[in-house]
Amino acid sequence: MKSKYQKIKGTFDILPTDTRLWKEMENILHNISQQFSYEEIRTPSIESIDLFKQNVGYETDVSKEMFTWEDLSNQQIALKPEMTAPVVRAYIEGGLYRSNPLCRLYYIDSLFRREKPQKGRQRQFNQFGIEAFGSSNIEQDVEVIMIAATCLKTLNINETTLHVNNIGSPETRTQYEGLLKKYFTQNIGVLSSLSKKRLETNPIRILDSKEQEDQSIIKNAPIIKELLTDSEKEDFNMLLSNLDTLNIKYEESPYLVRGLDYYNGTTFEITTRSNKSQNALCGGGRYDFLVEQMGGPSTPAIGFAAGMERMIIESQYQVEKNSIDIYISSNDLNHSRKCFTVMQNLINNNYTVFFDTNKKNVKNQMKDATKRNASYLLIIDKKITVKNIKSNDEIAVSDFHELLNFLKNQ
RNA sequence: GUGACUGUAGCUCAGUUGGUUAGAGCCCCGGAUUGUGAUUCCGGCUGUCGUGGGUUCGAGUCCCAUCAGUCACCCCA
Repeated sequence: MKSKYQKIKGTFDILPTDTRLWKEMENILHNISQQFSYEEIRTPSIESIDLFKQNVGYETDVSKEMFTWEDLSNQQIALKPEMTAPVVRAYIEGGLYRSNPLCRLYYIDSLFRREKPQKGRQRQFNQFGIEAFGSSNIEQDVEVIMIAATCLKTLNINETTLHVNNIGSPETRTQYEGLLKKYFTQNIGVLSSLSKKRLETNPIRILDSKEQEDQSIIKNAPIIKELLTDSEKEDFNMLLSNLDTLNIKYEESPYLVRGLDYYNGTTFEITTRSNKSQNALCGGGRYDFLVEQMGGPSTPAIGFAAGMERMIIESQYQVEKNSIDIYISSNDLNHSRKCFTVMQNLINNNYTVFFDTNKKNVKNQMKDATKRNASYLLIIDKKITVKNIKSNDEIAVSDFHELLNFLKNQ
């Protein structure tokens, strides 16, 4: 039936059959995070526009539009389009750098971007992610990737590829950018028009180009690894050998450069093996300079974010059907008081109940109880009859105490 | 934001070159049969054919606009 109203473009409802899967997946992510001793952080949905414009590079990218408005006190406000900047803001503002020098955080939250919707790309979408502050050691990078891999494996998402790279320090990156610019300028004749444009704005992005004509040029482009210092190379090798130890398969992707401009050092991405355009499940990397840039003390950090919707699309995880303990059947309003008293007692004893307020006949209630996966049927009229639906055992009880005994002895 | 395609009951879909009162299966509701609440059978509910215009004697079918979705680009989780 057509509703008078329609959901906003790029948003979606999660109806009861789907909330079961969502809750199950959220539980798994909460549990894994907590197993690794990461603690949950929740930040507001709205932030000042400047938080994103000044730190994430959002003003440079037109298509990555934020939902923004000016409120009544002339404050420029944005619905948060990503989580790292808000988490870093809260980390600094909450003084976590003092109280918790090695601070590990995780979140599951809704984000908002005004993009053209597609499957796996909504305007309000949900991300799970972690941020680890305070360690510049490569072990921290290994742990973060390990958590991402553990989550996907537990969620039963198997056809994935982990891409890893090291993009070095900001200086290395600037140097590399110059090198690329030079290289692509030499080959400008064969570049696609899109890439020609990017040569001016952001030459590194040419490496991500999907244009056919760019591919052969990209294949022979200089790679950043050649510019890394010895210690950076050593770190990268250590990361890879630890991944080997953990039996986490990876691909070195020399041209993997994360979209947001605060990254340095290790970057990684986990994609599905399909050719879909929205195939990035998870992406992250190190951002050792962001905390300081945002006014906090110089603090190394690394994290990742994973798209909940995309993980749910890819997951083979099966959730069990809902079930209830007691189906309460009564066809006479005169017994209402008795029903509610019994129901209250059952609830207080931690049973799940279903009370048929539609007053179907007993035969249909029986059908209904089976369909709802009920364990017992409770028929309340002048007496109380309890029936074990699987075994067909049936007994009349005189009071709640007797009912409880029957249930406990099953 | 650009381009292409799609839009018929809650769901999956039929609907012939435009032609009477728009169909099926599943689901849901009820009944019958039944040594089960399984099977089988019967009946019922739900649609201004995404929305708004236009062409036509006549539009679910053709045209335009609009909204939404899907795919690719783009972007990224």
